[in-house]
Amino acid sequence: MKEITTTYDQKKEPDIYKIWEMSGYFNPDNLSGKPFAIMMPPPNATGTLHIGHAFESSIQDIMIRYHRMKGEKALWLPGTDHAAIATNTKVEKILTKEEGKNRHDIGREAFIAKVEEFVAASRGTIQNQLRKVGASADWSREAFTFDETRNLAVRTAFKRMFDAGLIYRGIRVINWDPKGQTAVSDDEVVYKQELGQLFYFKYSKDFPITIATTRPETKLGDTAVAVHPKDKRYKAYVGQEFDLEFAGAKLHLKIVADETVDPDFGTGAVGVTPAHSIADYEIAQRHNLPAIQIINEYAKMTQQAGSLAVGKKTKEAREIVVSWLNEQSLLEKTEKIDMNISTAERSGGIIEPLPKLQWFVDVKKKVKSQKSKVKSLKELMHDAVASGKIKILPERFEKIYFHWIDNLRDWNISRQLWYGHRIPVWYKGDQIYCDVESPKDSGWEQDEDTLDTWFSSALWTFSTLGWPKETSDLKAFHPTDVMAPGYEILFFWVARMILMSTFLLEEIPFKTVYLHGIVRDIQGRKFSKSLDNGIDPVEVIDKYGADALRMALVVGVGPGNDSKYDEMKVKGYRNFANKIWNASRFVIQSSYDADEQAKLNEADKKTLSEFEEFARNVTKKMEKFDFAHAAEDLYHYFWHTFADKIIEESKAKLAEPKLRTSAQRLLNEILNDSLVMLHPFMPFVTEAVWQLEHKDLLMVRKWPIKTARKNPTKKSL
RNA sequence: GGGCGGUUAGCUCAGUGGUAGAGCAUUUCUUUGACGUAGAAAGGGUCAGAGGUUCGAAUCCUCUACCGCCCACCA
Repeated sequence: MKEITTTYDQKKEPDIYKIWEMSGYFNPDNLSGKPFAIMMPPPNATGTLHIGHAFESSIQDIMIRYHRMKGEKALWLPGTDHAAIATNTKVEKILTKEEGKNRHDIGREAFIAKVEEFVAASRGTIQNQLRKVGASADWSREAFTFDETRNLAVRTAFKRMFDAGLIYRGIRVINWDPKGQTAVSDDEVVYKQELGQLFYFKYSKDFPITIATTRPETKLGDTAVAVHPKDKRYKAYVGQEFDLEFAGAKLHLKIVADETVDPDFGTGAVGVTPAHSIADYEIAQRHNLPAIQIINEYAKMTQQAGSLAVGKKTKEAREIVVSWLNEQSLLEKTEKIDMNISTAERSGGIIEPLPKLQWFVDVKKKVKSQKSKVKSLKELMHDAVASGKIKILPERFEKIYFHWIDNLRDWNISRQLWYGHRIPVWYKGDQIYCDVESPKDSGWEQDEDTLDTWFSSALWTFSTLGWPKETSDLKAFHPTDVMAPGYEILFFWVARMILMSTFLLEEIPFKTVYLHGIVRDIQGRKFSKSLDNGIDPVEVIDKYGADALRMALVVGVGPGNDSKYDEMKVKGYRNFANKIWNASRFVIQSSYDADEQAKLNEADKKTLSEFEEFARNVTKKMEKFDFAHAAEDLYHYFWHTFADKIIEESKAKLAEPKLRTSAQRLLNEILNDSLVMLHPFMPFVTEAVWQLEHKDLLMVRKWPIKTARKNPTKKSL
């Protein structure tokens, strides 16, 4: 009798992974069939993987393994993201901590070298973590958003958009992060609710209108007061202009009427600060008002802010203005108010809107494509989903996507960071030059800014395939089949991939977006450094095995739904892995004299056809992206039908010579196909069992149920 | 201010018109030769609340409450 250990030992997982990797089947070049591609959302190259990444990788690995077993040329392309802001910030923090310096102390070149060193180490960690999870990714194609191929893609994309007039440079009031010393896009601003104070005051004794503000210091830069056109209280004043002295500054204020003013908030009159509020800037443009910059990049008051506040931090300036108002008896009252303060997503710094010269992607301008369609980027993004060419799952996110597009403004793509793709634009005198390569003749200075990291990740579905070169990979695998990121980056990333792909390739980037939710701790809180509630997936895997973790993360979790990480659940699936091992052990040990050609008796035929029915149902769920239920069904069938009933009943049959051969065949058929179907979810234990009796690899065995082919043709716009 | 999701057994969650489900936990029993990381069995829910549609509602409609999320130029 074959010696098989009585418990499954998950310590063998790394050996199994090596066998897979050596086989070459992670690389679709060694597979045949219809291409099927998933691009891995690239984790930030600075970090290590957390439990959420393990979840995301599990979902993708399930799909990839399923399609590989269906006989498709499955490509799962892994990679990492240079994550400009996050990395820049992190490395600068380390630099300050270890050497007491900031990036300017060591210079651009030395700083970049530090970053690259840090990123290289981190990338290695991430790769190994993904291997531990069982990710059957094609490492030979691994990409990095900041490597040479991707760099060329970025410059090419910029150049083409620049030439099409979709990228422009201009002074706009943008979101400035004084802490990170860079501009950030609208989507990188997060609002935090805080209790603030609303100050009601008049600019001067002679000024007829009381206004309300939460930021008195910004009033030093006011150039107008706006009221609603239908507001009877103020109608008489519209058009009047006032010169006055306000807290050490000279103001020239015009009363204007603007639809956007809410007559019911505060006094119904707004002090307009064009240089330090995006909303006010828009009002100012409509009424031809000047903008006076009174706050600088370090959140300190400028010369223009007047004699009292100049050089002070905004907070101090506020106190100065408030006490001046008090002295002058201009402050009428204050009110406590819930307000949203905007902060930078990455650095946490408080956003200070400032007028700045920046690069933008124009999302409204209509351009003619090669296929002669005249559409704006907004329309391209909208139509790709509205036409049904791209399906977003769960469907409710499509509505959210459309709503985001409706409100979309031009995308600020320039960052004042050092780590990132340099903008491929050069200046000489008042000449400007944009190209993929730097100009040949001397005297040109390259633009100092770098690009928003999302600009490069937006190219991910095709930059990974070698674009702008016309590679065979690009031809075979683009548009990709599935993209499986978390719903929190629908706007940051998914929408922008659609933008880039539809414009640059005139093709959708992927057919299906499968959005997953956030894995939270057992109390339902997000994992965060500040709470120190993080869980290292590698520790969990070492304790219970990757299969157990994968199942625990996938079962019971619907698309787009958040879930709670529970170690008890992992333990339960560790037990299941052991169940698979032992049920297999029993079948193997009972099959030493089995005959593959043995005839099934009627009772066993019926059992087998019930299994086939079950297998068809599981397949249906796989096709519908319903992995949670497919996994649960497999678990339930294997344990409570196959192990508890079919195996138990077989014990008596095996002892009966007339029934023995049929029973043996039944057990082997169901076991083998069960292993195949469990494999995408629990690749290690199933392969370990398979290797006991077979020479080939389970990972490339054929899925037992055939499915109708979908998407036979390449989808394009 | 808009929009979305959730509220089902102690816990985590399935279940979209036809007699309430799973896993874990709990209780009892089983030292059976695949597995005690096991097996057999049991207890446990007026499906958030109210109203409506229906022969019939956890499931459809309306409203309410609470929890959570997203969006928005309340200065």
